[in-house]
Amino acid sequence: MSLRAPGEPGLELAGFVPYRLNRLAVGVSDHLSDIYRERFGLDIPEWRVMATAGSRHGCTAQHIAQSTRMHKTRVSRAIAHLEERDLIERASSAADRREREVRLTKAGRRMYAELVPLVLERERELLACLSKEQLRGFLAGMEAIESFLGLQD
Amino acid sequence: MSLRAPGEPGLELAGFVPYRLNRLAVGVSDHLSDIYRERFGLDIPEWRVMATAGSRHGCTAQHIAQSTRMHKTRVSRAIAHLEERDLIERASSAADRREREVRLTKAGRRMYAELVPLVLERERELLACLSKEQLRGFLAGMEAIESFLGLQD
DNA sequence: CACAATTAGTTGCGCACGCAACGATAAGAG
DNA sequence: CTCTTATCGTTGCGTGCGCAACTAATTGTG
Repeated sequence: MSLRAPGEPGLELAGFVPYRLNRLAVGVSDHLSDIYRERFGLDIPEWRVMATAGSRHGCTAQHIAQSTRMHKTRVSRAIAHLEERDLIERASSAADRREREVRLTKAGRRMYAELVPLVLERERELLACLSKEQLRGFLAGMEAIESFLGLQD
Repeated sequence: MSLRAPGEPGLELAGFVPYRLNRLAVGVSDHLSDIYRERFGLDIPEWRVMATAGSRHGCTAQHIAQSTRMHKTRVSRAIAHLEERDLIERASSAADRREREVRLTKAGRRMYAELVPLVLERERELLACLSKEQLRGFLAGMEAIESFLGLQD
């Protein structure tokens, strides 16, 4: 079982899995970003911070960085932008004063409540193009590669 | 059939397919980039230009941009870097003098011949963590989503 | 033919990113 | 307790990116 002809001399980028995977991720991200970019004015780092802070109230920038696998400076700047827009607020942690606990403001919670169903619906739409079997196979494959690369949380 | 609990209030980024897909693509890319970055001093745009020019001799920057889905300025700069390193060379097309045909130099072909087998072997290693069935399901799922998003070539 | 519209490729500019260094706080060693 | 070491988060700096504007060449239209 081979992915391409055995005697083929070169590499066809179009059929190369790492390249296809990157293209797919960008395509899916673009498909999704219409929602949080155009309708809510968030970029990718900001959307990820909103998503994380929305489900883990009082979490730290560090936790967001690990959870989203973004660089801490990227997280720091996204948080700063969201704070300027009064979507999140920060308070020094009593237990460890180096940390700053991140929480959604009232406006932030309102946006989160509006945003999440739209985003989940987009995911549902996207995955609806797969049969049940394909979906199962696809998720299983993803998990196996994640596990191989040590990517799961 | 549902991906997460129905009554769940928020979104868990860790189980969100667009996010997982992005993380997976980055992980696979990092896994692969060891080869072309450390051993050959290429970055991602340069590697993609090498891969495309290596399998389509005399192609144009435009073709590379479409084929790799990179912005034309990114392609232009990658080509400029590779030309400085004498890995590729350009010649104005006789048919259309706006175009510049891109070809690997002798050194470029040597690098390509050395690089491609290593990269394909990495891909093979990666996919070897999937069972035959998982691989089939994963590829089928990828194709279905590519098709849904209009991403195939 | 003349002239507008389009296309290939490059470049100036502003912006977001990651690295490294930093201040502040906390934890560990003697 | 003191001093070193590690951690949380921010910021200065250099770099790579995409947008828009540009040049040069080609194609389409009357």
